[in-house]
Amino acid sequence: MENSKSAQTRELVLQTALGMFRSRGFAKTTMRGIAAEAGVSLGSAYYYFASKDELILELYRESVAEQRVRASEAMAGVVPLADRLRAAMDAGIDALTPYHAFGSGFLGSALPPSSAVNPFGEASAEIRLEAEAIFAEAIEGAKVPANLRSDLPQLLWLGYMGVVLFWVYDRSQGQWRTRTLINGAAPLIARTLSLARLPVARGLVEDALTLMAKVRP
Amino acid sequence: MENSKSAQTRELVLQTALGMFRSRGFAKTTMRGIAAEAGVSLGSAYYYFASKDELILELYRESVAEQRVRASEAMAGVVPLADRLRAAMDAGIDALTPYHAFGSGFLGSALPPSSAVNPFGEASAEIRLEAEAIFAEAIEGAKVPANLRSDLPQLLWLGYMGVVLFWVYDRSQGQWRTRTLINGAAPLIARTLSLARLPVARGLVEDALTLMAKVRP
DNA sequence: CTCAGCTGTTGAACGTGTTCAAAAACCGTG
DNA sequence: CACGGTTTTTGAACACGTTCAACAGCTGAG
Repeated sequence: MENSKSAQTRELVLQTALGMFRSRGFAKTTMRGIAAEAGVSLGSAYYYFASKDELILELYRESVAEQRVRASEAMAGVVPLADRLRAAMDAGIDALTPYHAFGSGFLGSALPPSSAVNPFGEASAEIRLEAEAIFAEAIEGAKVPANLRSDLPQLLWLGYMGVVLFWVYDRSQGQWRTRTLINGAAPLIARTLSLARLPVARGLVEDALTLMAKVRP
Repeated sequence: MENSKSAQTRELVLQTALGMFRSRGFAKTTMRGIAAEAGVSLGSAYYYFASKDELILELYRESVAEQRVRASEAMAGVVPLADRLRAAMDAGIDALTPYHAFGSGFLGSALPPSSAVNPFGEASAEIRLEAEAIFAEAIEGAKVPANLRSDLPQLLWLGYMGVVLFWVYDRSQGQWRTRTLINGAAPLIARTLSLARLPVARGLVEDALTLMAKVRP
Protein backbone atom coordinates (compact mmCIF):
# COMPACT_ATOMS: atom_id res chain seq x y z
CA MET A 1 0.00 0.00 0.00
CA GLU A 2 1.25 3.42 -0.99
CA ASN A 3 1.76 5.63 2.01
CA SER A 4 2.54 8.99 0.47
CA LYS A 5 0.50 12.04 1.29
CA SER A 6 -1.27 11.66 -2.01
CA ALA A 7 -2.32 8.08 -1.37
CA GLN A 8 -3.56 9.02 2.06
CA THR A 9 -5.77 11.75 0.64
CA ARG A 10 -7.07 9.39 -1.98
CA GLU A 11 -7.90 6.83 0.66
CA LEU A 12 -9.55 9.47 2.83
CA VAL A 13 -11.81 10.56 0.00
CA LEU A 14 -12.62 6.95 -0.90
CA GLN A 15 -13.48 5.86 2.62
CA THR A 16 -15.52 9.00 3.23
CA ALA A 17 -17.42 8.27 0.04
CA LEU A 18 -18.07 4.61 0.86
CA GLY A 19 -19.16 5.57 4.35
CA MET A 20 -21.60 8.12 3.03
CA PHE A 21 -22.85 5.64 0.43
CA ARG A 22 -23.62 3.19 3.20
CA SER A 23 -25.35 5.68 5.45
CA ARG A 24 -27.06 7.92 2.96
CA GLY A 25 -27.26 5.97 -0.27
CA PHE A 26 -25.58 6.56 -3.59
CA ALA A 27 -27.97 9.05 -5.11
CA LYS A 28 -28.23 11.17 -1.99
CA THR A 29 -24.47 11.37 -1.60
CA THR A 30 -23.10 14.28 -3.59
CA MET A 31 -19.56 14.85 -4.70
CA ARG A 32 -19.72 18.18 -2.88
CA GLY A 33 -20.81 16.36 0.25
CA ILE A 34 -17.97 13.85 0.00
CA ALA A 35 -15.44 16.61 -0.52
CA ALA A 36 -16.79 18.65 2.39
CA GLU A 37 -16.88 15.69 4.77
CA ALA A 38 -13.38 14.67 3.76
CA GLY A 39 -12.19 18.24 4.20
CA VAL A 40 -10.94 18.68 0.66
CA SER A 41 -12.21 20.77 -2.20
CA LEU A 42 -14.54 19.51 -4.86
CA GLY A 43 -11.80 19.69 -7.45
CA SER A 44 -9.51 17.60 -5.29
CA ALA A 45 -12.01 14.78 -5.10
CA TYR A 46 -12.11 14.82 -8.88
CA TYR A 47 -8.35 14.79 -9.04
CA TYR A 48 -8.39 11.31 -7.54
CA PHE A 49 -11.60 9.96 -9.00
CA ALA A 50 -12.56 10.96 -12.49
CA SER A 51 -16.24 10.47 -11.75
CA LYS A 52 -18.70 9.45 -9.13
CA ASP A 53 -18.95 6.12 -10.93
CA GLU A 54 -15.30 5.47 -10.42
CA LEU A 55 -15.90 5.37 -6.71
CA ILE A 56 -18.22 2.48 -7.38
CA LEU A 57 -15.47 0.61 -9.15
CA GLU A 58 -13.49 0.76 -5.93
CA LEU A 59 -16.48 -0.49 -4.00
CA TYR A 60 -16.80 -3.35 -6.45
CA ARG A 61 -13.12 -4.14 -6.10
CA GLU A 62 -13.25 -4.14 -2.31
CA SER A 63 -16.38 -6.21 -2.16
CA VAL A 64 -14.99 -8.90 -4.45
CA ALA A 65 -11.81 -9.02 -2.41
CA GLU A 66 -13.87 -9.48 0.72
CA GLN A 67 -16.01 -12.10 -0.98
CA ARG A 68 -12.92 -14.05 -1.89
CA VAL A 69 -11.59 -14.07 1.65
CA ARG A 70 -14.94 -14.97 3.18
CA ALA A 71 -15.58 -17.65 0.57
CA SER A 72 -12.21 -19.31 1.06
CA GLU A 73 -12.77 -19.43 4.79
CA ALA A 74 -16.27 -20.80 4.44
CA MET A 75 -15.23 -23.46 1.93
CA ALA A 76 -12.26 -24.72 3.91
CA GLY A 77 -12.78 -28.42 4.55
CA VAL A 78 -16.17 -28.42 2.88
CA VAL A 79 -16.48 -31.09 0.22
CA PRO A 80 -20.02 -31.24 -1.25
CA LEU A 81 -20.29 -29.05 -4.31
CA ALA A 82 -23.68 -27.65 -3.33
CA ASP A 83 -22.28 -26.42 -0.03
CA ARG A 84 -19.23 -24.91 -1.68
CA LEU A 85 -21.37 -23.04 -4.19
CA ARG A 86 -23.61 -21.79 -1.43
CA ALA A 87 -20.61 -20.58 0.51
CA ALA A 88 -19.27 -18.70 -2.50
CA MET A 89 -22.54 -16.93 -3.19
CA ASP A 90 -23.34 -16.22 0.44
CA ALA A 91 -19.93 -14.68 0.85
CA GLY A 92 -20.67 -12.31 -2.01
CA ILE A 93 -24.00 -11.23 -0.62
CA ASP A 94 -22.44 -10.84 2.82
CA ALA A 95 -19.87 -8.50 1.40
CA LEU A 96 -22.51 -6.46 -0.42
CA THR A 97 -25.07 -6.29 2.37
CA PRO A 98 -23.96 -2.96 3.88
CA TYR A 99 -24.74 -1.41 0.53
CA HIS A 100 -28.11 -2.98 -0.08
CA ALA A 101 -30.05 0.18 0.64
CA PHE A 102 -28.21 1.97 -2.10
CA GLY A 103 -27.49 -1.02 -4.31
CA SER A 104 -30.45 0.17 -6.27
CA GLY A 105 -28.87 3.42 -7.23
CA PHE A 106 -25.50 1.90 -7.86
CA LEU A 107 -26.96 -0.42 -10.44
CA GLY A 108 -27.90 2.45 -12.68
CA SER A 109 -24.33 3.62 -12.83
CA ALA A 110 -22.82 0.18 -12.98
CA LEU A 111 -24.69 -1.46 -15.81
CA PRO A 112 -24.55 0.87 -18.82
CA PRO A 113 -21.89 -0.39 -21.22
CA SER A 114 -20.81 3.20 -21.65
CA SER A 115 -19.90 3.34 -18.00
CA ALA A 116 -16.35 2.50 -17.08
CA VAL A 117 -17.77 0.59 -14.17
CA ASN A 118 -19.97 -2.06 -15.71
CA PRO A 119 -19.07 -5.56 -14.53
CA PHE A 120 -18.81 -6.91 -18.08
CA GLY A 121 -16.59 -4.14 -19.33
CA GLU A 122 -12.94 -3.45 -19.86
CA ALA A 123 -12.15 -1.49 -16.72
CA SER A 124 -13.49 -4.18 -14.43
CA ALA A 125 -11.85 -7.07 -16.27
CA GLU A 126 -9.33 -7.60 -13.54
CA ILE A 127 -11.97 -7.66 -10.83
CA ARG A 128 -14.13 -9.99 -12.89
CA LEU A 129 -11.26 -12.45 -13.15
CA GLU A 130 -10.91 -12.48 -9.41
CA ALA A 131 -14.63 -13.06 -9.02
CA GLU A 132 -14.49 -15.95 -11.47
CA ALA A 133 -11.57 -17.37 -9.55
CA ILE A 134 -13.83 -17.69 -6.52
CA PHE A 135 -16.08 -20.01 -8.47
CA ALA A 136 -13.12 -21.85 -9.92
CA GLU A 137 -12.09 -22.55 -6.35
CA ALA A 138 -15.62 -23.64 -5.51
CA ILE A 139 -15.64 -26.39 -8.14
CA GLU A 140 -12.18 -27.62 -7.33
CA GLY A 141 -12.31 -31.31 -6.65
CA ALA A 142 -15.88 -31.62 -7.85
CA LYS A 143 -16.87 -34.18 -10.44
CA VAL A 144 -17.69 -32.04 -13.43
CA PRO A 145 -18.04 -32.94 -17.10
CA ALA A 146 -14.61 -32.41 -18.64
CA ASN A 147 -15.86 -30.27 -21.48
CA LEU A 148 -17.53 -27.95 -18.98
CA ARG A 149 -14.56 -27.51 -16.68
CA SER A 150 -13.02 -24.47 -18.26
CA ASP A 151 -16.23 -22.56 -18.93
CA LEU A 152 -17.95 -23.36 -15.69
CA PRO A 153 -16.45 -20.66 -13.46
CA GLN A 154 -17.57 -18.02 -15.94
CA LEU A 155 -21.03 -19.56 -16.18
CA LEU A 156 -21.37 -19.71 -12.44
CA TRP A 157 -20.25 -16.12 -12.10
CA LEU A 158 -22.86 -15.15 -14.68
CA GLY A 159 -25.51 -16.98 -12.72
CA TYR A 160 -24.29 -15.30 -9.57
CA MET A 161 -24.69 -11.92 -11.30
CA GLY A 162 -28.31 -12.92 -11.72
CA VAL A 163 -28.50 -13.59 -8.00
CA VAL A 164 -27.03 -10.17 -7.33
CA LEU A 165 -29.63 -8.63 -9.60
CA PHE A 166 -32.30 -10.45 -7.65
CA TRP A 167 -30.74 -9.21 -4.43
CA VAL A 168 -30.78 -5.64 -5.61
CA TYR A 169 -34.51 -5.86 -6.16
CA ASP A 170 -35.09 -7.90 -3.01
CA ARG A 171 -37.12 -5.86 -0.53
CA SER A 172 -37.66 -8.67 1.98
CA GLN A 173 -36.48 -8.40 5.59
CA GLY A 174 -32.72 -8.83 5.62
CA GLN A 175 -33.05 -10.04 2.03
CA TRP A 176 -34.06 -13.50 3.20
CA ARG A 177 -35.51 -14.20 -0.23
CA THR A 178 -32.06 -13.94 -1.74
CA ARG A 179 -30.72 -16.33 0.90
CA THR A 180 -33.53 -18.73 0.16
CA LEU A 181 -32.73 -18.46 -3.51
CA ILE A 182 -29.09 -19.27 -2.86
CA ASN A 183 -29.95 -22.15 -0.54
CA GLY A 184 -32.19 -23.62 -3.19
CA ALA A 185 -30.17 -22.82 -6.26
CA ALA A 186 -26.85 -24.19 -5.03
CA PRO A 187 -28.00 -27.84 -4.77
CA LEU A 188 -29.99 -27.43 -7.97
CA ILE A 189 -26.88 -26.38 -9.83
CA ALA A 190 -24.95 -29.29 -8.38
CA ARG A 191 -27.66 -31.74 -9.44
CA THR A 192 -27.93 -30.18 -12.87
CA LEU A 193 -24.22 -30.72 -13.29
CA SER A 194 -24.68 -34.38 -12.41
CA LEU A 195 -27.49 -34.62 -14.90
CA ALA A 196 -25.29 -32.98 -17.52
CA ARG A 197 -22.98 -35.99 -17.42
CA LEU A 198 -25.75 -38.40 -18.37
CA PRO A 199 -26.02 -39.48 -22.01
CA VAL A 200 -29.49 -37.94 -22.41
CA ALA A 201 -28.13 -34.51 -21.72
CA ARG A 202 -24.71 -34.73 -23.33
CA GLY A 203 -25.87 -33.53 -26.71
CA LEU A 204 -27.64 -30.59 -25.17
CA VAL A 205 -24.62 -29.53 -23.15
CA GLU A 206 -22.40 -29.99 -26.17
CA ASP A 207 -24.57 -27.71 -28.26
CA ALA A 208 -24.85 -25.13 -25.53
CA LEU A 209 -21.08 -24.96 -25.27
CA THR A 210 -20.72 -24.65 -29.01
CA LEU A 211 -23.21 -21.83 -28.98
CA MET A 212 -21.35 -20.06 -26.22
CA ALA A 213 -18.13 -20.29 -28.17
CA LYS A 214 -19.77 -18.93 -31.31
CA VAL A 215 -21.29 -16.03 -29.49
CA ARG A 216 -18.39 -15.01 -27.32
CA PRO A 217 -16.77 -11.75 -28.51
CA MET B 1 -56.81 7.69 -28.93
CA GLU B 2 -57.44 11.03 -27.31
CA ASN B 3 -57.55 13.81 -29.82
CA SER B 4 -57.74 16.92 -27.67
CA LYS B 5 -55.20 19.69 -27.97
CA SER B 6 -53.54 18.43 -24.84
CA ALA B 7 -53.13 14.89 -26.15
CA GLN B 8 -51.72 16.23 -29.38
CA THR B 9 -49.09 18.23 -27.54
CA ARG B 10 -48.20 15.21 -25.45
CA GLU B 11 -47.82 13.12 -28.56
CA LEU B 12 -45.73 15.81 -30.24
CA VAL B 13 -43.33 15.93 -27.32
CA LEU B 14 -43.15 12.14 -27.15
CA GLN B 15 -42.46 11.61 -30.84
CA THR B 16 -39.91 14.42 -30.89
CA ALA B 17 -38.18 12.79 -27.95
CA LEU B 18 -38.15 9.30 -29.45
CA GLY B 19 -36.88 10.70 -32.73
CA MET B 20 -34.06 12.51 -31.02
CA PHE B 21 -33.25 9.41 -28.97
CA ARG B 22 -32.88 7.43 -32.18
CA SER B 23 -30.75 9.98 -33.97
CA ARG B 24 -28.72 11.41 -31.15
CA GLY B 25 -28.85 8.88 -28.34
CA PHE B 26 -30.41 9.08 -24.94
CA ALA B 27 -27.65 10.80 -23.01
CA LYS B 28 -27.03 13.41 -25.70
CA THR B 29 -30.70 14.30 -25.95
CA THR B 30 -31.59 16.98 -23.41
CA MET B 31 -35.00 17.89 -22.11
CA ARG B 32 -34.31 21.43 -23.27
CA GLY B 33 -33.49 20.10 -26.70
CA ILE B 34 -36.69 18.09 -26.87
CA ALA B 35 -38.75 21.07 -25.77
CA ALA B 36 -37.07 23.37 -28.27
CA GLU B 37 -37.44 20.96 -31.18
CA ALA B 38 -41.08 20.36 -30.29
CA GLY B 39 -41.65 24.09 -30.00
CA VAL B 40 -42.83 24.08 -26.41
CA SER B 41 -41.26 25.34 -23.25
CA LEU B 42 -39.20 23.21 -20.92
CA GLY B 43 -41.88 23.34 -18.28
CA SER B 44 -44.46 22.11 -20.74
CA ALA B 45 -42.46 19.00 -21.51
CA TYR B 46 -42.36 18.30 -17.80
CA TYR B 47 -46.07 18.88 -17.56
CA TYR B 48 -46.63 15.81 -19.69
CA PHE B 49 -43.69 13.66 -18.63
CA ALA B 50 -42.61 13.78 -15.04
CA SER B 51 -39.07 12.84 -15.94
CA LYS B 52 -36.77 11.95 -18.77
CA ASP B 53 -37.08 8.35 -17.64
CA GLU B 54 -40.79 8.42 -18.18
CA LEU B 55 -40.18 8.96 -21.86
CA ILE B 56 -38.35 5.64 -21.81
CA LEU B 57 -41.40 3.95 -20.36
CA GLU B 58 -43.30 5.04 -23.46
CA LEU B 59 -40.54 3.71 -25.66
CA TYR B 60 -40.71 0.41 -23.79
CA ARG B 61 -44.47 0.33 -24.23
CA GLU B 62 -44.31 1.03 -27.94
CA SER B 63 -41.54 -1.48 -28.54
CA VAL B 64 -43.42 -4.28 -26.76
CA ALA B 65 -46.55 -3.48 -28.73
CA GLU B 66 -44.55 -3.69 -31.92
CA GLN B 67 -42.90 -6.90 -30.78
CA ARG B 68 -46.30 -8.44 -30.19
CA VAL B 69 -47.56 -7.56 -33.65
CA ARG B 70 -44.40 -8.74 -35.37
CA ALA B 71 -44.26 -11.92 -33.31
CA SER B 72 -47.86 -12.84 -34.05
CA GLU B 73 -47.25 -12.37 -37.76
CA ALA B 74 -44.06 -14.38 -37.72
CA MET B 75 -45.58 -17.23 -35.72
CA ALA B 76 -48.68 -17.58 -37.85
CA GLY B 77 -48.80 -21.12 -39.18
CA VAL B 78 -45.50 -22.03 -37.57
CA VAL B 79 -45.70 -25.14 -35.44
CA PRO B 80 -42.27 -26.19 -34.09
CA LEU B 81 -41.68 -24.68 -30.69
CA ALA B 82 -38.08 -23.75 -31.44
CA ASP B 83 -39.20 -21.71 -34.44
CA ARG B 84 -41.95 -20.00 -32.50
CA LEU B 85 -39.57 -19.03 -29.72
CA ARG B 86 -37.10 -17.71 -32.22
CA ALA B 87 -39.81 -15.64 -33.88
CA ALA B 88 -40.86 -14.14 -30.55
CA MET B 89 -37.35 -13.14 -29.62
CA ASP B 90 -36.38 -11.93 -33.06
CA ALA B 91 -39.47 -9.75 -33.11
CA GLY B 92 -38.37 -8.12 -29.88
CA ILE B 93 -34.88 -7.39 -31.11
CA ASP B 94 -36.29 -6.11 -34.39
CA ALA B 95 -38.44 -3.65 -32.50
CA LEU B 96 -35.53 -2.47 -30.41
CA THR B 97 -32.94 -2.23 -33.16
CA PRO B 98 -33.45 1.46 -33.99
CA TYR B 99 -32.46 2.22 -30.43
CA HIS B 100 -29.42 0.00 -30.20
CA ALA B 101 -26.96 2.85 -30.38
CA PHE B 102 -28.47 4.40 -27.31
CA GLY B 103 -29.74 1.22 -25.68
CA SER B 104 -26.65 1.48 -23.58
CA GLY B 105 -27.68 4.75 -22.02
CA PHE B 106 -31.25 3.74 -21.64
CA LEU B 107 -30.26 0.75 -19.56
CA GLY B 108 -28.86 2.94 -16.85
CA SER B 109 -32.17 4.66 -16.42
CA ALA B 110 -34.26 1.57 -16.89
CA LEU B 111 -32.73 -0.87 -14.44
CA PRO B 112 -32.52 0.84 -11.06
CA PRO B 113 -35.41 -0.36 -8.88
CA SER B 114 -35.83 3.21 -7.76
CA SER B 115 -36.66 4.19 -11.31
CA ALA B 116 -40.28 4.16 -12.30
CA VAL B 117 -39.17 2.59 -15.53
CA ASN B 118 -37.47 -0.63 -14.54
CA PRO B 119 -38.95 -3.63 -16.33
CA PHE B 120 -39.49 -5.56 -13.10
CA GLY B 121 -41.22 -2.71 -11.31
CA GLU B 122 -44.69 -1.52 -10.57
CA ALA B 123 -45.11 1.08 -13.28
CA SER B 124 -44.23 -1.31 -16.06
CA ALA B 125 -46.36 -4.18 -14.74
CA GLU B 126 -48.91 -3.73 -17.49
CA ILE B 127 -46.28 -3.75 -20.21
CA ARG B 128 -44.58 -6.76 -18.67
CA LEU B 129 -47.83 -8.68 -18.79
CA GLU B 130 -48.13 -7.95 -22.47
CA ALA B 131 -44.57 -9.10 -23.02
CA GLU B 132 -45.24 -12.33 -21.16
CA ALA B 133 -48.34 -12.83 -23.25
CA ILE B 134 -46.11 -12.98 -26.32
CA PHE B 135 -44.32 -15.98 -24.88
CA ALA B 136 -47.59 -17.51 -23.74
CA GLU B 137 -48.66 -17.35 -27.36
CA ALA B 138 -45.36 -18.86 -28.44
CA ILE B 139 -45.86 -21.99 -26.35
CA GLU B 140 -49.48 -22.43 -27.32
CA GLY B 141 -49.96 -25.92 -28.67
CA ALA B 142 -46.53 -27.07 -27.59
CA LYS B 143 -46.03 -30.18 -25.52
CA VAL B 144 -44.92 -28.80 -22.21
CA PRO B 145 -44.79 -30.41 -18.77
CA ALA B 146 -48.11 -29.59 -17.13
CA ASN B 147 -46.54 -28.23 -13.95
CA LEU B 148 -44.44 -25.82 -16.01
CA ARG B 149 -47.27 -24.46 -18.14
CA SER B 150 -48.26 -21.53 -16.01
CA ASP B 151 -44.79 -20.38 -15.05
CA LEU B 152 -43.18 -20.86 -18.41
CA PRO B 153 -44.14 -17.58 -20.08
CA GLN B 154 -42.62 -15.66 -17.20
CA LEU B 155 -39.50 -17.79 -17.28
CA LEU B 156 -39.12 -17.33 -21.00
CA TRP B 157 -39.60 -13.59 -20.65
CA LEU B 158 -36.90 -13.57 -17.99
CA GLY B 159 -34.59 -15.45 -20.31
CA TYR B 160 -35.45 -13.03 -23.06
CA MET B 161 -34.49 -10.15 -20.76
CA GLY B 162 -31.10 -11.82 -20.58
CA VAL B 163 -30.97 -11.82 -24.37
CA VAL B 164 -31.82 -8.13 -24.38
CA LEU B 165 -29.03 -7.50 -21.91
CA PHE B 166 -26.68 -9.37 -24.21
CA TRP B 167 -27.96 -7.31 -27.11
CA VAL B 168 -27.32 -4.06 -25.30
CA TYR B 169 -23.68 -5.05 -24.86
CA ASP B 170 -23.41 -6.53 -28.35
CA ARG B 171 -21.04 -4.47 -30.44
CA SER B 172 -20.95 -6.80 -33.43
CA GLN B 173 -22.02 -5.70 -36.91
CA GLY B 174 -25.80 -5.44 -36.95
CA GLN B 175 -25.73 -7.34 -33.66
CA TRP B 176 -25.30 -10.64 -35.46
CA ARG B 177 -24.06 -12.22 -32.25
CA THR B 178 -27.42 -11.63 -30.65
CA ARG B 179 -29.12 -13.22 -33.66
CA THR B 180 -26.78 -16.18 -33.41
CA LEU B 181 -27.58 -16.46 -29.75
CA ILE B 182 -31.29 -16.48 -30.47
CA ASN B 183 -30.92 -18.99 -33.28
CA GLY B 184 -29.02 -21.30 -30.99
CA ALA B 185 -30.91 -20.72 -27.78
CA ALA B 186 -34.40 -21.26 -29.20
CA PRO B 187 -33.88 -24.94 -30.13
CA LEU B 188 -31.91 -25.50 -26.94
CA ILE B 189 -34.82 -24.27 -24.87
CA ALA B 190 -37.21 -26.50 -26.80
CA ARG B 191 -34.98 -29.51 -26.27
CA THR B 192 -34.49 -28.69 -22.58
CA LEU B 193 -38.25 -28.66 -22.22
CA SER B 194 -38.42 -32.12 -23.76
CA LEU B 195 -35.74 -33.29 -21.40
CA ALA B 196 -37.67 -31.81 -18.49
CA ARG B 197 -40.46 -34.31 -19.11
CA LEU B 198 -38.16 -37.28 -18.66
CA PRO B 199 -38.14 -39.05 -15.28
CA VAL B 200 -34.46 -38.25 -14.68
CA ALA B 201 -35.21 -34.55 -14.68
CA ARG B 202 -38.62 -34.46 -13.12
CA GLY B 203 -37.35 -34.12 -9.57
CA LEU B 204 -35.05 -31.31 -10.58
CA VAL B 205 -37.81 -29.41 -12.31
CA GLU B 206 -40.14 -29.99 -9.40
CA ASP B 207 -37.62 -28.55 -6.95
CA ALA B 208 -36.85 -25.60 -9.18
CA LEU B 209 -40.54 -24.74 -9.35
CA THR B 210 -40.90 -25.04 -5.60
CA LEU B 211 -37.94 -22.74 -5.15
CA MET B 212 -39.44 -20.21 -7.54
CA ALA B 213 -42.68 -20.22 -5.59
CA LYS B 214 -40.88 -19.77 -2.28
CA VAL B 215 -38.85 -16.90 -3.58
CA ARG B 216 -41.50 -15.00 -5.49
CA PRO B 217 -42.53 -11.80 -3.68
C1' DC C 1 20.09 27.91 -2.18
C1' DT C 2 17.49 28.36 -6.81
C1' DC C 3 14.28 27.39 -9.64
C1' DA C 4 12.04 24.50 -13.20
C1' DG C 5 8.88 21.10 -13.46
C1' DC C 6 5.80 17.99 -11.51
C1' DT C 7 2.08 16.92 -8.15
C1' DG C 8 -1.91 18.46 -5.79
C1' DT C 9 -5.50 21.90 -4.79
C1' DT C 10 -8.89 25.23 -5.48
C1' DG C 11 -13.44 27.26 -6.56
C1' DA C 12 -15.76 29.42 -10.33
C1' DA C 13 -18.33 28.18 -14.33
C1' DC C 14 -21.02 25.17 -17.52
C1' DG C 15 -24.83 22.34 -18.86
C1' DT C 16 -27.84 19.16 -17.03
C1' DG C 17 -32.54 17.24 -14.91
C1' DT C 18 -36.03 18.90 -12.16
C1' DT C 19 -39.21 22.10 -9.40
C1' DC C 20 -42.33 25.71 -8.85
C1' DA C 21 -44.95 29.91 -8.50
C1' DA C 22 -46.92 32.69 -11.47
C1' DA C 23 -49.17 33.76 -15.70
C1' DA C 24 -52.00 32.60 -19.69
C1' DA C 25 -55.47 30.09 -22.16
C1' DC C 26 -59.49 27.67 -21.96
C1' DC C 27 -64.22 26.34 -20.51
C1' DG C 28 -68.66 25.97 -18.75
C1' DT C 29 -72.23 28.64 -16.38
C1' DG C 30 -74.85 32.64 -15.20
C1' DC D 1 -70.54 38.95 -22.39
C1' DA D 2 -68.47 38.26 -17.55
C1' DC D 3 -66.21 35.49 -14.46
C1' DG D 4 -64.69 31.58 -11.39
C1' DG D 5 -62.27 27.45 -11.83
C1' DT D 6 -59.48 24.30 -14.17
C1' DT D 7 -55.93 23.08 -17.44
C1' DT D 8 -51.85 24.31 -19.73
C1' DT D 9 -47.68 27.10 -20.40
C1' DT D 10 -43.84 29.56 -19.05
C1' DG D 11 -39.07 30.59 -17.67
C1' DA D 12 -36.48 31.54 -13.62
C1' DA D 13 -34.24 29.06 -9.97
C1' DC D 14 -32.00 25.05 -7.66
C1' DA D 15 -28.72 21.33 -6.85
C1' DC D 16 -26.09 18.34 -9.08
C1' DG D 17 -21.89 16.09 -11.82
C1' DT D 18 -18.19 17.60 -14.25
C1' DT D 19 -14.46 20.66 -16.36
C1' DC D 20 -10.82 23.77 -16.22
C1' DA D 21 -7.52 27.42 -15.79
C1' DA D 22 -5.11 29.20 -12.31
C1' DC D 23 -2.56 28.63 -8.23
C1' DA D 24 0.27 26.47 -4.36
C1' DG D 25 3.46 23.04 -2.61
C1' DC D 26 7.00 19.97 -3.20
C1' DT D 27 11.22 17.80 -5.08
C1' DG D 28 15.39 17.04 -7.12
C1' DA D 29 19.14 18.76 -10.31
C1' DG D 30 22.51 22.36 -10.70
